[in-house]
Amino acid sequence: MERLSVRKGGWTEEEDILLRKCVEKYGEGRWHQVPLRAGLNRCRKSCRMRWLSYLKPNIKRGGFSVDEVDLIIRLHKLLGNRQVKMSTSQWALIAGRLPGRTANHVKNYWNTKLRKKKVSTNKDVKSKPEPKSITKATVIKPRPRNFKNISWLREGTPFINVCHPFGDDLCKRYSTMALPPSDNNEVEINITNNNSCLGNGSEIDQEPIKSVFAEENVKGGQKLGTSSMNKNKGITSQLERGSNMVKIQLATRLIVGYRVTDKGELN
DNA sequence: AATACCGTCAACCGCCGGGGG
DNA sequence: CCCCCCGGCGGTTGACGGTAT
Repeated sequence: MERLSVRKGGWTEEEDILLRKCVEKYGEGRWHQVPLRAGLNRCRKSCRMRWLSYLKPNIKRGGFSVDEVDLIIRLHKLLGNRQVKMSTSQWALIAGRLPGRTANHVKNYWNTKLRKKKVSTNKDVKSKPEPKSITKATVIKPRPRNFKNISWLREGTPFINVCHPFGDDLCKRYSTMALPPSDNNEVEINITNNNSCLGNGSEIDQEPIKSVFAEENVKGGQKLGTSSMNKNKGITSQLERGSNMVKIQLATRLIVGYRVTDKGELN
């Protein structure tokens, strides 16, 4: 009933004012009450989106800077397209690293500009040899892990490199550093056998990752392995092998070569 | 000048997971 | 344990403006 009369389409200035006043008065959240409180003939979702994407203070409009675009590309490469785990939020994750940008902004920008670039560049690299054929997937389900020795996480150990189809930008080696607890750090890393991702693919080169899998529970060790998103209280990992993919949930920012400040922001 | 085509982006839709009853 | 409601997200649409023909 109410649905039929709900207004759609672009927002007017008057509607923006009403919504802004409402949120300033009652705060964010309880979006189902917002249309009534604000006197708006809009659905809750429409109100929420309008506020979060445009009316909220500090929202940055306009074009993306070179740095922002660079970060989007890097993070998108690392996070990949979330086709399986719907509970995770790729765009929100990326947007979280771009102050003032929303997931919707980032997504639109990617869909209109960057995706095309990527597609065209993928064609360019198509002539390169494919990674070794995908073999039967052996999935190691995530489970809590304790680590006796996590020195490879802390010291200047050369860490995982990520193959980048349109440049070696992400294939540089970065030193590992201890990461503070954070949300949503799951990353999918494509492992090939012949180049940069894990050294040359030898057993030795893969040791850091293997140790994550292999180490059994050890008292007093660093706990790893919970897969519950948004609730990570320590360094966590979710590892899964199969289809030449390893999912690792602790080194996102490390791999792209950014540092985390005390405030949890990226440098 | 008129029309077609293309790019951008605000907005909508449908689905999912979490939480509360 | 089940159901319902809500918040939130990714995918998609469509309006609009700019450019090409």
